[in-house]
Amino acid sequence: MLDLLAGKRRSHFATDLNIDNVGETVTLMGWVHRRRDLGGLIFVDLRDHSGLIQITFNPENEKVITKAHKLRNEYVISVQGKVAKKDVENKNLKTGAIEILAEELDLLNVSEPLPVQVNDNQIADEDLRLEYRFLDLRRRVLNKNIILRHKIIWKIREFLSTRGFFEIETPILMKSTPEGARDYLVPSRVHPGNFFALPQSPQIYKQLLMISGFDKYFQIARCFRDEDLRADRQPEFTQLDMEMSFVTQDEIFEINEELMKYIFKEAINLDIEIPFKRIPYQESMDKYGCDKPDLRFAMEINDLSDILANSEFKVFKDALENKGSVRCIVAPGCATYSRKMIDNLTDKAKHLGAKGLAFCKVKENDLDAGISKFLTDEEKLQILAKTQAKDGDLILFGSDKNSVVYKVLAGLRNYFGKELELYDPKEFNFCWITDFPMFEYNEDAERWESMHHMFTMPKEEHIAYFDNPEKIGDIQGQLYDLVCNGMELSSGSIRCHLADIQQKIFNIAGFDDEEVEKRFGFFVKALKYGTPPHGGIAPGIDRLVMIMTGADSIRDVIAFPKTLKAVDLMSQAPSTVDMKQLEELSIKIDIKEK
RNA sequence: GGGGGUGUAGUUCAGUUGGUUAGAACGUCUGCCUGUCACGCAGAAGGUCGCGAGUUCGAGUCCCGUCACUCCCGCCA
Repeated sequence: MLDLLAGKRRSHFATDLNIDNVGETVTLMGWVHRRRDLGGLIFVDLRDHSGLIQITFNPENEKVITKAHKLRNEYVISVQGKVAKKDVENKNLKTGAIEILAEELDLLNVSEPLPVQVNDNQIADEDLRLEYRFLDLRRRVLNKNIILRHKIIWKIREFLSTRGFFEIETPILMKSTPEGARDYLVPSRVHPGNFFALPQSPQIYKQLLMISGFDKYFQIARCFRDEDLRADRQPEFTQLDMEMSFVTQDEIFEINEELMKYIFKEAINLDIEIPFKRIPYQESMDKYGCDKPDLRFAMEINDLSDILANSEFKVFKDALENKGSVRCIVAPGCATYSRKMIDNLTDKAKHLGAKGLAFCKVKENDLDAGISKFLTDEEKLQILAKTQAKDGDLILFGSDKNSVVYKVLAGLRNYFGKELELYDPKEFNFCWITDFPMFEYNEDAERWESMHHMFTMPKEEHIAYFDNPEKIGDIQGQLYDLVCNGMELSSGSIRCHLADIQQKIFNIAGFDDEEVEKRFGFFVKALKYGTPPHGGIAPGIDRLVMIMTGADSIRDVIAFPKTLKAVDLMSQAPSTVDMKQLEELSIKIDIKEK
């Protein structure tokens, strides 16, 4: 019943054809996207990866029409026929002005009835679609995302290759050097009890390549982190990993700005403006409450700590006495919010770590409702002057230790940006966040931790601070993040190429000399053999594709993603393995009861 | 590890205050139909209401537990 290809060749993809091809005989191959059987005439929308085109089967061609009657959704066919102009154009289709009058039909394969529909807007639950990912990927949206992803990677390779970068592969099986995220481990059969780790990033290897003198390196690198997932986080993900020798921070900014401009133009034909805005970390925290601000809208945070320094309102007073602050954002036109809606905001604030949410409404150039009765006239005047709030606005206060205030107000700011449609969703607004502190004090563990990673060069003027325990928190690194629309796209730094400073960084981050030797000995050794100054960055490919496609979920830009519990629903990985495999690896399973 | 949401036909969903035989649309199957384009018309099949236990004369609906997916916090560059 099925036909074989028998040497037939596809002459065109569906959307290769247009009105200029009328009269030509063509051969198309693809899937039955939809059929319309009128009894005599049969129409089939044939789909290949390029799109759709209508095939018309005429009853006069007996051999073909008999076969065409048997066609069902997602059957695989080859059609030879003449391109013809349609009387009435279908404006919904790129090829809507033409159709193929079928002369020959080969049924190359059949399909069982579908568990999820390919040709409909009725999109199934994601778990079912993930189980049948091969079908889900036939859907236009996902198909386009994956193809755009290819195009972005292609253009990255093109751009960097013409700029003197070498693409070099680094090991997937490497030494476990746990810092930051948990490693995925791979047992060694040859060395029982020993493990490789999958790379969290090629960080150390790319620095070694700089020491080896390759000067400019890049890699489309798969990275692995065994941490919990999010809508924009998968356990394995892809970075454009790059590193350059003898560079300054500005040179890295410039080449990345040009790269972004190039791929936006080439991949989606969009002109983006460069250079990008540069915002020091502290300024970003003060204005936006976070280090990945969405700059498509203003709504800046105001620090009211000075104005309210003598406030009698207990919540503010407590915060200020405990080295915290009082800050606010102004939600334009939201004074009409009902009690219930404000309660809703309060819940959001609590979810972000606040104890509550103080608010005021602006009415007749005065502060009204909420906590206004706890404010003096002078305080009200100064708040209005500082915030520039207008009648009808809603002022929301955060008061606590700084980390909480930042987090709460940043969360509310992002909520309002979206809720009040304060920005154009099609806009791309990039910025660099710079001047990050090197170390962050972990109060629970009572020790310093590196804020980004440990291989960063401090600002040259801060090197002296290493010898002063009081100044550790003031050391800024030559660190930078690239942020777009509130999403962290990449993170990088000028690396520490001086062995003695690297040793000090390890020590402050809590590694004694012995531990450093055990974990990073090979790297520290390499640093001592003529390491050039170098630096780099690693833009996340998945997030870049998300931003360019407008996808809400990282799963929509990865061909075969995992669920939030890090499971591949299609293959059912991870899975148990045979005892024999475990024995070869000298591994025993010991699952603790809950 | 913690909090929120969802789970009913192959799929997307509705299902009132706990009440007789659980519905619709799409899909599938059968028949009719020569210009449709989300074709149309007529008909049919299709259900462990996620799973388990409980309250009740009676549970899709209420209680408890559990599982899966999802969003967020913790975690994570």
